[in-house]
Amino acid sequence: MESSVETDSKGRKKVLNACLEPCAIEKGMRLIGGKWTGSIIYHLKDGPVRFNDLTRMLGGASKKMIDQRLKELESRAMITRHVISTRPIAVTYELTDFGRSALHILDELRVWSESNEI
Amino acid sequence: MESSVETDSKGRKKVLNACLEPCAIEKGMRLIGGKWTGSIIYHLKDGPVRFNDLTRMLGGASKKMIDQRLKELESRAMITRHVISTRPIAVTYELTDFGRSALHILDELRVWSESNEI
DNA sequence: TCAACCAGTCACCTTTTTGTAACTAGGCTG
DNA sequence: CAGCCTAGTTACAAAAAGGTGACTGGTTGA
Repeated sequence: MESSVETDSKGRKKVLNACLEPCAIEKGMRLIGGKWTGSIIYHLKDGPVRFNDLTRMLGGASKKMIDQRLKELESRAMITRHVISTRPIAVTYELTDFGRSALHILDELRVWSESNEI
Repeated sequence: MESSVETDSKGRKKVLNACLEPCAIEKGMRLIGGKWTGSIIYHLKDGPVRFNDLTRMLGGASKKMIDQRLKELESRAMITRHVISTRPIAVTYELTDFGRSALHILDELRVWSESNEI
């Protein structure tokens, strides 16, 4: 991330440590920056939540979106999916330690964002 | 953000404080979560940087992308644009106080992201 | 029996985003 | 003169993302 630009004697520019494709910030953003991803993680902070309860909490997001995000998060080992009963099928989603490790960033983001309101 | 779900006596579910369209985390993400947006802010942390130097530092991003993001950031008053000379036209971009206030979040994101590598 | 619940899934369409490469127009260097 | 520098802009195409509403198949409660 410590990229810098140098000009040689002939006026040609060169970059040291250019940020190729995904530098750390981009990578991080791709983990928690997707639409609704942060919100989902944040809503799981107090314990397991069921699928439809999530869809109700995130009023603006469709089931499809939430389903997609949950799958992404699960594939990255940020949440786990538990089937707690088949008959009337019931499922909960819960943060893993890794997922939980992102919470403090999201919380700062929330505080910052709230302080920017009029 | 403190949404919760309650079940009434008839088994009907209701949400209190549903997160409609953009809750704080979503809003925040839309400010700094765009592709390359965080990286650009982060690269401005040490002072003004010129347009083409930015494009060199962010190897993976096209001029068009950077141009677009810079305009967004400027319109949100997170950065300012300064023309420092017309003849061989030269421009620099600099963080405003508001833009600077996002840096600590990005830095935590970076640290977190780096610690997730193998 | 009607309606609501569970957790998803599906196809379809529209919108947005992203990348590519070429181009502006003047100036400097070898 | 060829080729790099400055800061962008433009048009075009391709790809990804997002929203909609219906549907599964079974359960539970009034």
